[in-house]
Amino acid sequence: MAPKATLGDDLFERLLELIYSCELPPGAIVNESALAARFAVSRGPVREAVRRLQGIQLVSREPFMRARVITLEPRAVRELFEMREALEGYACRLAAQRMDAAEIERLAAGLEHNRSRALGGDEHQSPAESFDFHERIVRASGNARIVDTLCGDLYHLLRLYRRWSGAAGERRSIAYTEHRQILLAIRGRDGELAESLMRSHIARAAENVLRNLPASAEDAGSDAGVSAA
Amino acid sequence: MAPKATLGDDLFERLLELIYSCELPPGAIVNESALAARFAVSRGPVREAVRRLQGIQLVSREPFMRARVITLEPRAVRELFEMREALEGYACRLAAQRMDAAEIERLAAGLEHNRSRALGGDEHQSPAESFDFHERIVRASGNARIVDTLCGDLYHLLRLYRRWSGAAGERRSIAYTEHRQILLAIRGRDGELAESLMRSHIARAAENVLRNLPASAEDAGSDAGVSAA
DNA sequence: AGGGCTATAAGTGTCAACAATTCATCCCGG
DNA sequence: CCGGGATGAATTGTTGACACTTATAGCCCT
Repeated sequence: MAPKATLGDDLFERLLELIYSCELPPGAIVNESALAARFAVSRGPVREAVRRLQGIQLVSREPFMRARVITLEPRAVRELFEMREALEGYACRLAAQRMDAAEIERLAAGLEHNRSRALGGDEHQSPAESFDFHERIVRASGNARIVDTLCGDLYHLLRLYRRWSGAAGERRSIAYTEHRQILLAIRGRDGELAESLMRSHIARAAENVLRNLPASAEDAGSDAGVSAA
Repeated sequence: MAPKATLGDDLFERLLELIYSCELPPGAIVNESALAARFAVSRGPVREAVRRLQGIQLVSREPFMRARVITLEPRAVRELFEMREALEGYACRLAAQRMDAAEIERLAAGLEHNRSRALGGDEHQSPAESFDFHERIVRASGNARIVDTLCGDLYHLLRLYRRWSGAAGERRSIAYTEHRQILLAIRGRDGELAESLMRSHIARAAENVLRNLPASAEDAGSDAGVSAA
């Protein structure tokens, strides 16, 4: 139905999936030739896809060196969440100023819908739906550049960190409360408050993720990493 | 002295310079073959460099379409400055918390040095040095991800907009005052104030740039662009 | 036995040709 | 005179081979 995409674009998605599924675990070396053979394409498209991964900093890059999937260093996690605080906070402020009433009500409906479903059975669906709330607000900011940066780059990383550290779930009911406060601030058109709440919300999530980290040497500086798999 | 860089990396810098010098003006089509012939390399490295330009959104990208240098649309300018407000504001807050005393004094010295030099002759050197102040603060934030996003991506765009719109210079003395206020907030370790001041500073700069725009159809939506050169 | 050097192997960077797609032109019909 | 469709040219996407760099393994020397 959509044969317009190029091979490189497809490969990008597939490599992303490979990383998500931990078939390419953190720290794994990304071999262009091997991947080319695996997907039955030439090295050109693979190279292009890998370069895009490197562009959003999912794999390391040094000129002639072998590329590796990034690892879960506390410093990187901290930096990611700080950037989210800055960007999503501001996006939330913009959304509070710019969303129209109908949009706000759709957001509220989605939030309540997810809550009622969460009170039921589906436990593991939750993180994706938490994303949904954040993503809707970001997209409502009316700033395509911020949207692209968050949804196109940072959220990939965030999903990875969530999956790798296995940290998610127990914060769900708390998250609902915080989400609801944010929604109320948006509904009241209080951009200042909405930004502040979103920042706190993300900061708490960061603490939660950082707590469940393997080696919690936050400010160690030099990295003594994952050598033995 | 540094022959370790690959051709693709060199080409990236050179294409950047080509865009800065308006040899590739806004809206110009970026022809891989032509550039390859011009720089006496194959299309591979050129392709890679162009893809990197596309990655930071300096040239447009659609699968089989010809790539074009982006144009100076008011919407994009607004979005760029909004993102700067979010990111640099937060970076400024972090810097206020994390810079050590010696670093702050170096920043102050640089600011005064530029001022005294600005009071002298060199008029056109000023914008680069204004960047210097901002860039120092950003780098002092201690967040490599934010630093890369701002200094690696957004600042390229910012320089372009400045050059294309020709807007710079008359705000210099005002900028000094605002820079000085920011410095004082940092020295007082008031992250909240520093962020607020930085945001206002950038917002004012945005207004200044948007004022000097050719067609000021801010929320026009559809673009009627530069067809005749 | 351990450290440093060399040779081999593996992997990345680059190139030139081929295939697929889009853009420009021209012709035709209305 | 204008719009639509086919044709040819220009441009991008893809491929496989070659050149260069880095990593691995083995060897010699101390």
